[in-house]
Amino acid sequence: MTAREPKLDADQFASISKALADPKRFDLLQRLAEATDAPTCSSVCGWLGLAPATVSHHLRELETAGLVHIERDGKFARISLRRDVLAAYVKQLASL
Amino acid sequence: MTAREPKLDADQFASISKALADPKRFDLLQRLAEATDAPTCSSVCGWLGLAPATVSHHLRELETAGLVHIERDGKFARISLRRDVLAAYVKQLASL
DNA sequence: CGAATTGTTCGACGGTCATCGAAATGATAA
DNA sequence: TTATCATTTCGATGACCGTCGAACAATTCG
Repeated sequence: MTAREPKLDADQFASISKALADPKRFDLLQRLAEATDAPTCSSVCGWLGLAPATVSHHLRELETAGLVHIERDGKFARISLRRDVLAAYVKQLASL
Repeated sequence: MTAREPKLDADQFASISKALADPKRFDLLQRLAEATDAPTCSSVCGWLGLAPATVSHHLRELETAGLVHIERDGKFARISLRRDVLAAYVKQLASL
């Protein structure tokens, strides 16, 4: 069985669409999907070639949309993809 | 069997994401998906409460992304949803 | 403690975008 | 042809967004 997917209201659906629309953010999601261990903000800076401030901004956008989960662990912030939310988005888009 | 879906390169994928990110455009796509006959630009103006110029702009964006097909028939422009492209997008998104 | 590392917050700047009115194009009807 | 209707193009405007540097906060290490 797959995990139960959360229901997306119109607002969350829209914010996910917007979050996916930026190439850098989507690139980040792709890498997150392939990553084995939860990366940190610094790793992301290296991946995307962006300043820490910009990465922080993108991460907030993605977390607000519900697409990533950010867990604070001491100095670090461990970022992980929320596959259930992504799956719910895909499902809703496919039902058009 | 379902129709074969076109392959999406990175650019087209990005432009589709951007096209989906605007609420008015997504609203239009939803209505297109439910419509039985191919609507015209004027119908869309009524649906979305937007000026003709704005609708024309959105339609161009959607057509460039490949999400809709616009067929000119005399005075009118008949708009239809390209379900194959949407399906290809969904498929690619689901493969993350 | 003080120093170094990680990440966030705060303005600011430049670019993109959604929106419209007005003018132009195109096609039908009178 | 003239008038009318559907749509597009153009230019402008106001809002939003991605980006960064600098300053700040929080944590770890010496």
